[in-house]
This record gives sequence, structure tokens and C-alpha cells, in this order.
Amino acid sequence: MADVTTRINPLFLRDEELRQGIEFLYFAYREFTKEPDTMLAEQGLGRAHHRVIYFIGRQPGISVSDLLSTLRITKQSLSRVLSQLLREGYVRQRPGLRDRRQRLLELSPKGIELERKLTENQRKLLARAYREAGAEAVEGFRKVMLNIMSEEDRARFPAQATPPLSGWRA
Amino acid sequence: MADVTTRINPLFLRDEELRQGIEFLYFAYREFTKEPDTMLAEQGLGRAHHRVIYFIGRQPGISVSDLLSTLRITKQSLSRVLSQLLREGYVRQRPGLRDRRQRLLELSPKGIELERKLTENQRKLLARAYREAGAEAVEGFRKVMLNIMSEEDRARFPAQATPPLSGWRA
DNA sequence: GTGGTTACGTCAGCCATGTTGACATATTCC
DNA sequence: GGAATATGTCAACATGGCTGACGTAACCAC
Repeated sequence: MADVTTRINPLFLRDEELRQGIEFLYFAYREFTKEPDTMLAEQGLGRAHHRVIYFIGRQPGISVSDLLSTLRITKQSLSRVLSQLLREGYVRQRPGLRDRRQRLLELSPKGIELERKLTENQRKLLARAYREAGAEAVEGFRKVMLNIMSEEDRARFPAQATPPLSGWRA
Repeated sequence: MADVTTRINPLFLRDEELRQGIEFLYFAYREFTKEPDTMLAEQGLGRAHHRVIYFIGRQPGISVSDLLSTLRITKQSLSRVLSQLLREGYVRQRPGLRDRRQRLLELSPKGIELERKLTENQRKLLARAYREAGAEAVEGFRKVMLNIMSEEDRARFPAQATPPLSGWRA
């Protein structure tokens, strides 16, 4: 990375700004997953396990098919990590009440603990970034990120009533 | 994803907001790489090739070691994708002038064309997101993303003089 | 000019995580 | 009772990380 903006050419600036945006995504995502990946490796787990644990923790009692459509991977891919998490006691399953074909998933205490540790790291990183950027910036971040993701994924997030209001006063 | 914020508990809101941030990163990154991944697959290439092409296009004449420290992967991992790109004529190398041990990398016309197509997609996605979020939001996005990434990566981006000024008036 | 360091390359093998395709079982619904 | 659904499993393959070992050419310092 080097030799950047010098002259004031709107088209160039536009391209440069967009390229920076591309790199923001790449570099930020990399940093975001770095520490959890390390912690996971110590437990013989990988990033895929983190995702599964995360979303089960996020929505206890989630069905396998809901988890699949959240993750957008094949059931065979999920099976590999999920069955390991079940074997090693991070996750439990119980049959659905209404529909007994379902296996509803939830974290065991061990799973909750691991999820907490992993996510704690990302929460701290985000909290620091939010704090240093300020409440107004966080609102902008939210807006842009929501617009980047697919419409289906965006629908997971209920539109916020009043904009920030949410306690990010630095 | 469901059953979210109902009562006004600051701690809960904080946790919910941070969890949403975590998911923003995951869902946005997924969408961001989706289309390019499809296009790459048609050429028998993968995401790793995209990164290499991208950063060579970003900084023509970059050395292998600079590329390695940008990507933070091992030379063996880079070698696999880079030598394929060389074989298939997307990338060229020439010896360094000052230091003839170096292999300076640049895109061929074919590589430039592929880079353009791939990045065009991401630029369009970002441009749309920026447009819909508005200039102020973009500035917030930038601030938060810069704070998420590592200090070293952040240093790749020269601090902007005046905040936006950059032509994102929707 | 010799010897150590650096820049780059390559072979071999391992692991994680995605994919496709095929098939099995239990349950639900019409 | 039969089709559709929810889940699981086996097998094989591709991608893209990793480590370890080794090789060559160029540079640099004494």
C-alpha cells in the first residue's frame, strides 16, 4: 500500500475511496477473527465451530434447518462441526415439542462458557472501536453495514426506532 | 435470529448492540465475497487468487515479501496461488532494479481485466451501500472500521485531511 | 573473496472447511 | 398409506491455510 491521493480528481477519489472500503472489509474482518481463531485452535476447534456455537447461543432452541439457513452451508458441512460439538459436550439437542423430527439445539454450560470467552474478545474489540469512533460514527457504521449485507440478512435486524439512543456516548 | 430488544436495560442493549456488530461483520463480509467467488470459480480460481490479484493491481511492482506481509500468509501458501497466476498469464514478474533478488509483480492486461471485473462488483456493492447510507454514515463507517483493524493495517491508510470532502453526497 | 544474510522458490504432507451425490430413518401431513 | 420434511451419514473432492526441509541467487560486510 502506498502512493495514494495527491491531485484532486473526483473520479480518482471515488475509486480510491471505494478501494479503501474494500480493504476496510478485508483488514477489519481479519483482525476480528484473529484472536478467537487462536483460542479455538487451543481447544482443537476452528472458526466453523465458533459460528455454530455463536448462533446457537444467540438463539437457544434453534432448529438444525434454521441454523443451516443462517449459516448458508450444506448440512454435510454443518454435520461435521456440529457432531463434534455434540460429542465433546458443547452443545445438546432435544426433540422439538410440536415437531418431533426436529433437533433443537442449545449450549451446555461448557458451551456457554466457551461462547462467552470467544465472543467476549470480539465484543471488547468492537466496544473499543465504537468508543473511539463515537456514537455518531457507530450509527453510520451500522447503516453502511446493513446496506452491504443481503436483503435477507438485513431482515434479521429489526429497524431501530430512534437512531442511536443505545448508550454509545463514548 | 429473533426475540430481541423489548425492555430498556442498558446492559442488555449494550450486549445486543455488540452482538449485532459481530453479525454485521459476518453477514456483510459474506455478501461482499459472494459474487467475486462465483466469478472466480468460473475461471478455476479462488478467493486467494483474488486477494493476490487485488493487491498487485493496487500496487504494481510490489515485491513478493511486501505482498506476503500484506496478506499475512506463508510464502508456501502464496506460492501456490501466485505460480498459478503466473502460469496462466494473469501476473508477470520482473527482477528488481536496485535489488535483483526481488521479483516485482504486476498484472498483465488479462490480469488487469480480471481484477477490474472482480473489483467492479465489490465497488458497485459498496457504492450502493454508501449512497443509501449517506456521506455522514460513510465517515462513521470509515472510523469504526479503521478502529477495528490492527494498528499496522490502519497505518496503510493515510489520515484523511478534512473528514469527508470526498464526493459522497449521495 | 569468502561467508553470512536475504529474497525467493519448491517439495511434501497435514488440517479445516467448504462442496456434490447418494442413501437412510423418523415423523408429519394429506 | 404414501409423499414430503427434518435430520443424519458415508464417500470423495477442492481450496487454502499451515509446518518443515532444502535449494539458488544476490547482496553485504569484513
